[in-house]
Amino acid sequence: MTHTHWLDEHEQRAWRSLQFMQMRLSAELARQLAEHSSLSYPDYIVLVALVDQPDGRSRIFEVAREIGWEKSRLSHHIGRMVERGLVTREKCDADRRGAFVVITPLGRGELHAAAPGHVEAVRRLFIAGLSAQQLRVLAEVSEQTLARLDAATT
Amino acid sequence: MTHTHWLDEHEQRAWRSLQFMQMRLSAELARQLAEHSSLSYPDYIVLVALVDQPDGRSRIFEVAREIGWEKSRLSHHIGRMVERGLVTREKCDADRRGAFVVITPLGRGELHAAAPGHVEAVRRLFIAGLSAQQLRVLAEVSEQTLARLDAATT
DNA sequence: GTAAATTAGTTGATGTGTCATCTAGTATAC
DNA sequence: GTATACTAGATGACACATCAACTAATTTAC
Repeated sequence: MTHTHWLDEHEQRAWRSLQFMQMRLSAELARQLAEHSSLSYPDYIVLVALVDQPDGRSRIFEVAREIGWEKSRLSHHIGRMVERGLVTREKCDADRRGAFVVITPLGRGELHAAAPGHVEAVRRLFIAGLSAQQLRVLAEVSEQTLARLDAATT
Repeated sequence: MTHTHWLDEHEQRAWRSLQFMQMRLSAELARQLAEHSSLSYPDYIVLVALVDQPDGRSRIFEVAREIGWEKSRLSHHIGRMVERGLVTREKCDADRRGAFVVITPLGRGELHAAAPGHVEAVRRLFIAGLSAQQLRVLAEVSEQTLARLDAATT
């Protein structure tokens, strides 16, 4: 066990402020959604993944991949959304293990009501404060790091 | 109600990849901690806020401010940590509404055992992939955005 | 000095996320 | 074609997070 390579001042600052930004930003967006719609942030994410699919249907595992959730998390969340009439589950004939999740008219309505306010908040609280260059670096850093994570966890 | 200014391709890419990075990164760090220590990621964050304080003690509201948590979340979490012997609560004489939270020798031990592996993971999965310039831009973006959030929610 | 407002912290209810485990259907190996 | 492995998904137990409501002490206003 060799000596630990602790984070230096710059590294700490970047890491810590990034975490704080993420925490504050998602809290604020969740609060905004809750206030102006009946959707939670997780609800919103699931519905967005469905709304542009043909017939608003998608295999559950495809939604999971699209939004980056574990299957168990998604399964539980779909259960809660079914309760509230935002989506339904449907059998899959082609692969009888599988299932579809389908957005309902109510789900569509809630999403259409919520989306403009949500996007406006993302822009106001985040995007609007950044230059094109900052935005580009952010995307590069995030994509690089995702590739790193993929490599590290394979 | 005017036309919604949706995110363009670059904006979407930055926003979406940032969220994915954050999700994957914190999941991986949580998993690493769980595997190599008895601490959860939230436990770790609370203990770090205590360990460098004199006597390992701090007022609860100061811990909340330091780590950016709501008081209720912290109160619940301290309750769970007390159960497991990681911290204790103590009365505050100077302000009798208040309370201290104090790290125990067990808490110190678990933190010292967990910290090197955690920091190594942060470096390996995140810091090591970034240039000094990328790190600088990240810190700037995060701090700018935090200032924006402060202004927007005041 | 007292009423009103603010602050520190807790609590209970409910919503959300994770893990391990399970069922059952599909694919692969031989 | 049968054993084996893999994949899709659901489930129960539990940890964690959020909200509103609450107690109690302190500060502010006058």
